[in-house]
Amino acid sequence: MGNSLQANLRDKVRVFANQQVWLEANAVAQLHTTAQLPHMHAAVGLPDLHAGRGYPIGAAFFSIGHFYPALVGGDIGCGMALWRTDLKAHKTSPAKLEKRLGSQEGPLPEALLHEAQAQASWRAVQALADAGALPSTTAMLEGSLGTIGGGNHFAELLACDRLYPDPANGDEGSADGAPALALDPRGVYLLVHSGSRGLGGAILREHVQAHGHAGLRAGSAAAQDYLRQHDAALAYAQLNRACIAQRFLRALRAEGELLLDVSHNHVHAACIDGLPGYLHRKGATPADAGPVVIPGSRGDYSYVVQPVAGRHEALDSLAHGAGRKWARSDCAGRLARFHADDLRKTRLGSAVVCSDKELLFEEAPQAYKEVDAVVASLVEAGLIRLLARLRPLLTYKKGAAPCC
DNA sequence: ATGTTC
Repeated sequence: MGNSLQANLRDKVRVFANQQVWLEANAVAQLHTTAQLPHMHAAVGLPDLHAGRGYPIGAAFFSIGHFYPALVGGDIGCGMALWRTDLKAHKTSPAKLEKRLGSQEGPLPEALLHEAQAQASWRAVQALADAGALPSTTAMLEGSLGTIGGGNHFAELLACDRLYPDPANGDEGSADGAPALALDPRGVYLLVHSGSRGLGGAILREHVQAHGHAGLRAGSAAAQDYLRQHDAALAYAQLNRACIAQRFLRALRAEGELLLDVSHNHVHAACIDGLPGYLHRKGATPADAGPVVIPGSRGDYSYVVQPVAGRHEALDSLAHGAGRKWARSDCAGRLARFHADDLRKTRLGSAVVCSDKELLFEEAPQAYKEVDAVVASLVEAGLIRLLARLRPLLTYKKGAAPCC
């Protein structure tokens, strides 16, 4: 108590990963380089740490007095939403789900768009866009709403593979008072990973044009302008995930209930060890927002986990997934022995819908770390407790870009 | 990441 933040953390930079986790030297180098930025007080690498464009992904950074929009990057508000559907795993199959789902490309069906536009979050974002305070127009925001996007974004249907016993002996809630998630062992779940689509990228682009990669001084006009846009991108990204879920549920003729929605790309004012500053999460899932999902690759399990209360040494952050092992550009070569159709089924028996062949290879399970080692690292560090293991049934990725 | 881009 009363020690300085850096004394408490022992070092400015900490990495939470056990011996089983693949850590690329370049990613660790990026973590240290980023930790050297002025005003930066602490940096944490989570076990999904991997190299990005200058800044590492799977990392959290705490700065004081200034913060860094460029570090948050372009996909402001990207995150995971988990829905419980009323489908039963034993009554469906990957093939049945694929058939019912059909194509989910293109803009949101009009009825769902109107529903979304009735939401308070939409009205707030639209008001900013109409006032010229966002780099995207309302029409652009409408056009992207309810679309998954590319890269590592996906919507996935999963079965509950395993529930872990509660050490607190099964009573409601967990040790830190967070409400227990009502997970049905026979249920089918819908996991949506997407973000703010074009909006976040446009915010970053405009910001970098004006300020480069320098930090913004807290409280300055530029900082306030950025945070207003950033918060709009967070709201838009969350609404986008809800819209994706709604269109999937509609296609599946299923009802759904939102269990959690958590962003892993953002910057927030935060107090760490009593010091006020800014917490940047760059592909890092909050450990202070209740239960979260740590998804594996499309051919691996995903875990629902409960962050352990009172453990702040990882800057209140967790891995946001398995983390890449291979660069996207290496995947086609390394997986040359596979045909595209080989990659449309997985070792866990799930189906993959993805008409973009390049993306099919870039996002192959082989390109990702083993999620078990990532999750084990967090358990061993005392940061999480496992609630459930989910098994993929069907992973839906972006279709091919419309051609000609 | 991307109403991408040379």
